[in-house]
Amino acid sequence: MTLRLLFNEIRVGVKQICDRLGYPETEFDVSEASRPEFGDVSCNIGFLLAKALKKRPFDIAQTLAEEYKKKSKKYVLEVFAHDSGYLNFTANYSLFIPEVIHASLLLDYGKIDLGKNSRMVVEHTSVNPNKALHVGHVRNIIIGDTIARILHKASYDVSVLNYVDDSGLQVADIIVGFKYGGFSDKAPEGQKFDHYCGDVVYVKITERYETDKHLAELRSQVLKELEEGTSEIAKFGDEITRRVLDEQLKTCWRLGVTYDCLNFESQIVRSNLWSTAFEKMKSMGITELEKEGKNVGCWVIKAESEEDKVLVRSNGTATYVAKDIPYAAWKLGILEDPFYYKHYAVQKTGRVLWQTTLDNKETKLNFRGDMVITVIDSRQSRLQKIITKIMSDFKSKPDAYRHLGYESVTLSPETAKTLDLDTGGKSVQMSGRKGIYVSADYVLDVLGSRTFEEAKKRNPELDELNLVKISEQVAIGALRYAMIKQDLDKIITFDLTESLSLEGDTGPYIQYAYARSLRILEKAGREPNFKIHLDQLETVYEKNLVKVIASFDLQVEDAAKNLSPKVVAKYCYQLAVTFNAFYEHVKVLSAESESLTDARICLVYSFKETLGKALQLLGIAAPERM
RNA sequence: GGGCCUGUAGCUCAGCUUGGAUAGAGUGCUGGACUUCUAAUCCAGUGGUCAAGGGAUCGAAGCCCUUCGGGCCCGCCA
Repeated sequence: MTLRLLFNEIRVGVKQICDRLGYPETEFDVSEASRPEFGDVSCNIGFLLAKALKKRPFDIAQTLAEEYKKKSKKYVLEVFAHDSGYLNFTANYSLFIPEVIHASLLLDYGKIDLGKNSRMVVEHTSVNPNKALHVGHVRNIIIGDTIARILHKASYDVSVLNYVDDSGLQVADIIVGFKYGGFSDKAPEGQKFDHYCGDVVYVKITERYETDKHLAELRSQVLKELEEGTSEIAKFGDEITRRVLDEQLKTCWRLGVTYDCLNFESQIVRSNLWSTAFEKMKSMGITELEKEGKNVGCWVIKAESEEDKVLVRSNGTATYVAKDIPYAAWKLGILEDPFYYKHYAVQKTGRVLWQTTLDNKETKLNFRGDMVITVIDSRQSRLQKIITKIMSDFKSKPDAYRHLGYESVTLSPETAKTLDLDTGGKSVQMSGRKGIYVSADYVLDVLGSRTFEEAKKRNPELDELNLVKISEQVAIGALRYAMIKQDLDKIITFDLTESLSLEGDTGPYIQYAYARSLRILEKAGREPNFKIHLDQLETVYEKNLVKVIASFDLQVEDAAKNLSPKVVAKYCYQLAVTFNAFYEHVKVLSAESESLTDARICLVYSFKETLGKALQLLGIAAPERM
C-alpha cells in the first residue's frame, strides 16, 4: 500500500461517477492536498468541467461529493466539496497506516517498474586523466551516480561508464612537462599524484607555452604519438594516465561512486569504430563533402539555423565531435563491439570494474544499452545536440540517446580570494588549465575535520576510529546533498565557508534524523512488533509521517521519468522534517501506554527503513550515531 | 549576429513539465524550548508589486509575445 493506491481509488471512483452522470471525459488531477484543512487528497475536476457543464466548480464538486459518499470506499474516509471548487478527500487512516507501515518493510520498497529491466547506459565523470577532480567534476559525478541509482530503482538494467580521454591534448600537456619540461614523474612526499599533475605540471607547462614556441610544437608531436599508440612516448603516456586515473578513482570511490566499465579513448581511436560510423553517416547522407566556401574539402554536418559543423578536416583527420560519434553509437549498440573486457578492480561494494581492451584473449561482455544517458555540463550542449540528432537517425528512435546537461559550478568571490584571485565581487568559472579550482579531496578533508570536531563534541565516549567513520560519512553526505539538491540548470556558486554549514536543508540534517530514529529503536530494547494495533497512531504528526513514507514510489517515479535527482533529495528532506516534528511532539518510549509505545516503535522503524532506502538513492550513508 | 539557460523574501533556492485554494523552505535577523527518545533539533516572529510590460483564459509565478538584467555556447582546438 502506498499513496498511489489511494490516488488510484479516487481517480477510478470519480471517473465512474462522471461516466454515470454523463459528464464529458476529462484528464483531471488527483494529488496531495496543499493544506491540512483541505483533507489529504484533492481533485480539480470541478474546474475542468465548469465550462462544459455551465455550472460553478463548487456545484460540480458538491454533486460529485454527494455521489461519492454513496459509493463503497476503502482507503477513502470522507469526501467534501470546498468553496473554491476542489473536491477533497480524507484518508481512512485506520486502514491506511497499518498497510503503509507493512508495505514499507519490504526489501524493495519504493521500487517501480518503469524500466521493465531494459538496458540503460549512464556515462558520467569522464574527467581528463591529467589532474585531480575539482568540485565542478563532483557535480557531474554525483548527478550521474544518483541518476544511475534512481534508474536502477526504477527497474532499469543500468551500466555505468567512465570515459577516459587518454589521448587528448590535456594528457599531452603533462607528458610534455615530464619529458621536456623537467618535471619529475614522482609526486612530492604527501601529495597525491593526480594533484601533483594538475596543480603543478599542467598549470606550469601551460604558462610556458606562451613564451616557448618549441614546447608547443613538441605538444603536437606528443599528441600524434599518443593517438598512434606505438611509440615509447605513447607507452609512457599510458602509464601516466593510468596512475592519474587510479588516484581520481580513489576520490570517486571515497564519494561512494562506483562504475562498471572504463572506456579508453585511445582504444576507440585504434579500433575501426570511427571508419564504420563515418561510412554509415556517408551512406545515410548525414554528412557531406563540402565543395566550396570556407569549409571546402571538409566533411560537414549541415545544421538547421546554425553554422555547419566540420566532422573531417580537409587533411582527412577527424575533429573532436567526430570522435564522440562512434563512441555514442557504440554505447547504443549500433556498431559492432570491437572491444574485449578485462578486470580493472573490485570496488568496495563488491561491484567489479572492467576496462576496455583490444586484446582478444580477454572476455566479451555487454556494457551497451537500448538507452544512453550522457552526463556532461551544458557548455557542451551544442555538440551533444548534434550527436543526439545523429543517434536518433541511426537508431530511428528519438529518445534513445540523451544528453543530461547541467550548469557549471563557479567559485564565490570569497573562495576565489583564497586562491589569491580578486574577481571584483563576481563569481568565477573554474579552470584546470589556469589553476582556478577547489579540489574534491580538499573539500572533503576540510569538511571532514569540521564534522570530526562536531561529532567528538557530541559523542565524547566514542573512540577515534568511530569518530573518523562518522565524520567522513557526514562530510560526504553534506557534499553530495549540496551538489544534488538544486535544479540541474541552476549554477552552483561554491563557497568553501558556506559548504561547512551543517544545519537546515543539508545532508547532515537528514542523516541526523536517521541517527535519532535509530537511537529510539536501540533504547526501546525490543524488536518492533508489527502485530500490534497500528491504528493507535492518531496524532497529526504520526499521520503526516505515514503519508510521507507512503509517497516514496511516487517520488522515485517522478525522479526517474524526469531524470531529476533533486526530487529524491527533496523527498529525503521532507521525510527528515516530518520525522523531526514527530520526534519533538510525540514521545515514543514514554508514551501513555505500552501498546502505544509498541505502535510508535513500528512507525519509527518504518521511517528508518524508508529514509535509509531513500538515502541509498542519493549515495548518502545513514549513520548510526552522530 | 545566432543558439541554450536563468531572473520568486536581505542571501541561497522549491513551486513552472500537467494553470486553480492564503506563493513555500533553508539561511539571516528577533525571541523562546535542553535534569527529557541526541539542541547537527524544534517553536514563534520578521521578510515577497513572483524582473518589467502586454496577450489568450472564468482564473497566471506557471501558457504565448515583447523588453530588460545575469550566465554559457557558436574553431579545419580538445
